[in-house]
Amino acid sequence: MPSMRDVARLANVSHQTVSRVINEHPSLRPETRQRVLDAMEALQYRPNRAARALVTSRSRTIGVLLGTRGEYGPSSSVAAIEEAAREAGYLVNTANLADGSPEALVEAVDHLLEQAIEGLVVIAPQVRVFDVLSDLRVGLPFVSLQSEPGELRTETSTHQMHGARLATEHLITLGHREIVHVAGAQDWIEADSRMRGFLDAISDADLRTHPPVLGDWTAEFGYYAGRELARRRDFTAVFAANDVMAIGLMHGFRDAGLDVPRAVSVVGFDDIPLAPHVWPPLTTVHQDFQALGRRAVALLLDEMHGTSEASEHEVAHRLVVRASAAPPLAT
Amino acid sequence: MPSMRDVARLANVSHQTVSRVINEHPSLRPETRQRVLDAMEALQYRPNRAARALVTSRSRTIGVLLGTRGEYGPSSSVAAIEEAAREAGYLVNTANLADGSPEALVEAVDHLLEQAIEGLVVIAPQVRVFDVLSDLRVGLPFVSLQSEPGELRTETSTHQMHGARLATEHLITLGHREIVHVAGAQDWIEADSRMRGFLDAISDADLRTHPPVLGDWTAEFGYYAGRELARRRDFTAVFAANDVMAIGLMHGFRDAGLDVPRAVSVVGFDDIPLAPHVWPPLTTVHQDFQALGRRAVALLLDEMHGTSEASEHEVAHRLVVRASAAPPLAT
DNA sequence: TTGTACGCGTTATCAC
DNA sequence: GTGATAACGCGTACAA
Repeated sequence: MPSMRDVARLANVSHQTVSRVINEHPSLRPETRQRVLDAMEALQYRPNRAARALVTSRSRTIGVLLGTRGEYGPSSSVAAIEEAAREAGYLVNTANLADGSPEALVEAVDHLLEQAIEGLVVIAPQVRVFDVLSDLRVGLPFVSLQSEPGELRTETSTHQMHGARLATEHLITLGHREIVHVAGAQDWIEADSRMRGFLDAISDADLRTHPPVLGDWTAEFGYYAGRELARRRDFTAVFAANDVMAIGLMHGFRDAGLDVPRAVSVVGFDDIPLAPHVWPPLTTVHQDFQALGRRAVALLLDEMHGTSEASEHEVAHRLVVRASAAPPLAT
Repeated sequence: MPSMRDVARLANVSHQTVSRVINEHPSLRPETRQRVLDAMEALQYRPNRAARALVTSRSRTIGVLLGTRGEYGPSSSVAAIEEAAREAGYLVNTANLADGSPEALVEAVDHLLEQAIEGLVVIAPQVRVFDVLSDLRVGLPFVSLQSEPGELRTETSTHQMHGARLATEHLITLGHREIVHVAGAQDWIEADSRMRGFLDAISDADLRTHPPVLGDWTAEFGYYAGRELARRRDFTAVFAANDVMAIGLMHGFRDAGLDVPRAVSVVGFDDIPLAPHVWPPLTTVHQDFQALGRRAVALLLDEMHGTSEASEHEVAHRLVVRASAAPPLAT
């Protein structure tokens, strides 16, 4: 591995000049600059991150805490986060929670802290992470993937609530008056926001409030919830907090002899790539996960650099109407 | 940020002794060891990765190159890779390809190389990555997620072929004689292996070989392939290289008026969590993505440390029979 | 068993 | 505009 000194020698300058070239120092004769560039090219020189991190005491690394494995939304966002971070000169380190235990959470956060991350994006149970971070007494800038500029972390995202409203109001507009919500995993800010959005829409429409079913984001849960709900039949529509649960739900209904959307309407959330392809095609709320990821990075960078300009980061939710929700049967 | 010297001062030892404690040096009086440990605890000391990397000139980082966004398999594997790497004292840096372009590939590899990765796990178009790596003249140990111990990277994985055989033979056993394969994206080792496994099974059974449809892993492609194939109707079953395409395919058939599995049988590959929940439930080949990820790390570590013990890394594929494949209609 | 000196590759500071 | 020198925090070699 060639170092700065090797480049310097080849270019007949001091290693300091090489450093200046790398860091785009203004006062540099173009000629020497070019000579250094050539030498770097010739030697296939790559700056040593470790040395730089050591001397600047900045890791230029941001951490991402993942709470679910293999799901479409989070992993798409992570890809976008990586891209955005890379553009901003940052490296991304992700840590996946091994399971739902508090120990796993501590371990994951610890792992990230060991990388000397300068900021954290949380895509995981929000409140617990917050607790762990304050327990560890680390004053680390951090954002949730779903947080909005200006919102405190303890608040629930207005955007998410809006999306949930869209879904719920769609069902109401179709004529449904008995609507159940199957919520996401507890302690997730998204789950909470969507539930609130749902409840607000219900109460605004003066409808009866069915107690939400507290889920866990998985298709399995959706399936069992569907079978369970099918026994009650005191509702005509369900709003599930994500598409995966919605699909499980439809399966459960089907197994219980309930036809979707004739007997029950279902609306999901996320608009995963499979949503249009399942049967019946899933009506859902589209989220732009890439945009969410990019925005999370922008927000975090703002927070890290103190420049809370709260640049206009709009990520719109959009209702996507497909076949899984229809007007209730006239009774 | 406290350093070794701070810990040393508090424990009344030299910073060297602290280093020894951290690296679990054998010759250390338990008493001093404990004193140091206490001091570390008291100061909330964390070793500085950068400094360590600098002096040892080892980054203890492995790279992961991702070629698809948000898919279940890859992202589950990455989680497992991270876990396994962490256990082995390694950090994982992932790089997602921005798009399918060669530039994106070069950029991603470059990004990883900048992190001074010591090894690479490839979950992306295999051949092209290999080309880029040799162009860059980096003698970097690397494995593909799907590679088997002992297999060269240019070979196609026998395990994958086996899985594809399982799927194809299942269809043959059901009585199908005209079977089409919808392959994965070109240049992916998995796509190649599955196609070969399919072709082998077909030729072993002395069936007519339909030219495979070259796909791209996406549900969208599956859908259009389904509509297109529906016009031909010179087959009674399809083996899709992954579940997502299989689900798109079923949608396409449905739209074209072809009932699955009555008119056409479909078998997928992966056993994604939604596979049992779609309609009809998808017959598929189960892959243990977590195990694949763990094995990739084990293999890579072997290669990096030269200890090619090729420890027994078995990851079995398993056919999961569900409703999407049935015997062909008697004609 | 423990301590001292040195260097890893870079940036910051101050000369020239 | 460019160069010398001193850190940064840690591990290795050697000395005690």
